[in-house]
Amino acid sequence: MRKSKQEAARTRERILAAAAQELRRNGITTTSLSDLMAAAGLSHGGFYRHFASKEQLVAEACAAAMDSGAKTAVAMLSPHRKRNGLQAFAANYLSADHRDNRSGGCALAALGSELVRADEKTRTAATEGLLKLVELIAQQFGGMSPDAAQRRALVALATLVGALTLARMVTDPKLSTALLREAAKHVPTLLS
Amino acid sequence: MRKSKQEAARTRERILAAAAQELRRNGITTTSLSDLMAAAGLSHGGFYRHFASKEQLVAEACAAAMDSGAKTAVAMLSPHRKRNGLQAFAANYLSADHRDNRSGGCALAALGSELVRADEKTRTAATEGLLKLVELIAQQFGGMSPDAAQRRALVALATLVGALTLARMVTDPKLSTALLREAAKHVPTLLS
DNA sequence: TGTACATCAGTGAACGCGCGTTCACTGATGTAC
DNA sequence: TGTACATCAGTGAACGCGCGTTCACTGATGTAC
Repeated sequence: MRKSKQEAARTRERILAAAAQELRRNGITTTSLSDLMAAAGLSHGGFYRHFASKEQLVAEACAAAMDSGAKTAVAMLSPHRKRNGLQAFAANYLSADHRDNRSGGCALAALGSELVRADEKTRTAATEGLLKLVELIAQQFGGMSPDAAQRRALVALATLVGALTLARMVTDPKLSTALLREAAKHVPTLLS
Repeated sequence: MRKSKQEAARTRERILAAAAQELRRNGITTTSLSDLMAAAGLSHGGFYRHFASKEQLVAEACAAAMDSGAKTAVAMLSPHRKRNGLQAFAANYLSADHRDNRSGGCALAALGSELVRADEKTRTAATEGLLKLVELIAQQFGGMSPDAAQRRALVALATLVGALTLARMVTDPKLSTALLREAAKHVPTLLS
């Protein structure tokens, strides 16, 4: 039954990728190791060949989810310039698609209040991912000092995360749409 | 051992108040009925004399927490006028005190990503509380139509909730403070 | 290069534990006459 | 108004269940000579 080192490494990545998706979809405490391993196509017993604990997996999966979020941000922001880039990013971040598809989306919004109570390593991973996003957004702000740009980017990110979270929470579809629309209109105006 | 109807009603309120606090502090899924009943000074067995299920308690506690949040908002906004009122509310909402004391604070920020996955009744309670807050904030916006005021208030609330959540999540104290400060500076400018 | 042995990825059963919920029991409260 | 009985708030033990974690086992992979 033993697998080659290469194959084992691939299995580990598979578990991590499945966890990054399942945790964003179902939440940290609500998702069991059995769920995660099943999502990766494995039985739950083999988990501890790859990770020391659920906590460790959560921390690594959170880091992976933040990385993929940063990658998406780079893709949205790079081909555009100034206002258009931020506008495109905000529209994408606050799309109905992102709202309705948590598993592939932003971990800050998907896990927000749970991350507040998560262990140190997970929160550190979230913090580093957040700083990366802030940096990418800040690059869109021309004509001001890097510090001023970072400060505005903090506000932009807070608005994005807050609006997406509330839009997902609310039971009224029109209110949900309005939250997304108004925040998406407002965030690009932070450039001025 | 039977208690009078009056005393029983008071017990119910005590459980509800304890739940509203404990849930905001520890999260919905992470808090057990034993925790809640202990916080109310009771043994866990008596719970079902007052509530049909944990879900029902969560929904009622969420409604209670949102109500108390609205009451705080009224207190902050009423004695002030226009810009000053929103400024005072934002400063209070984004204070270090509110960040560090979840149990008495805003349920939207304390439970955000968990509310997304909560049952219908809980999400409805959250939605109604959110609308009440939006209405209160919108009243601060003079010189524009009620609809326009509501749209701006949606953005204001999203920024407040997002900034508070991120400020609680982040492991770097300076970054946390910066998130609070920048959002608190920005939200009142939505009046213009 | 071939052989003998150690390693270990993955399986599936099992562990103790705490969860939400139920229940028998108690005795004070409420109610019917 | 007093009495007899039903009700039910609260206790603490118990229920089944799913959780995170451990373990014996398997057989293919890795390694030492």
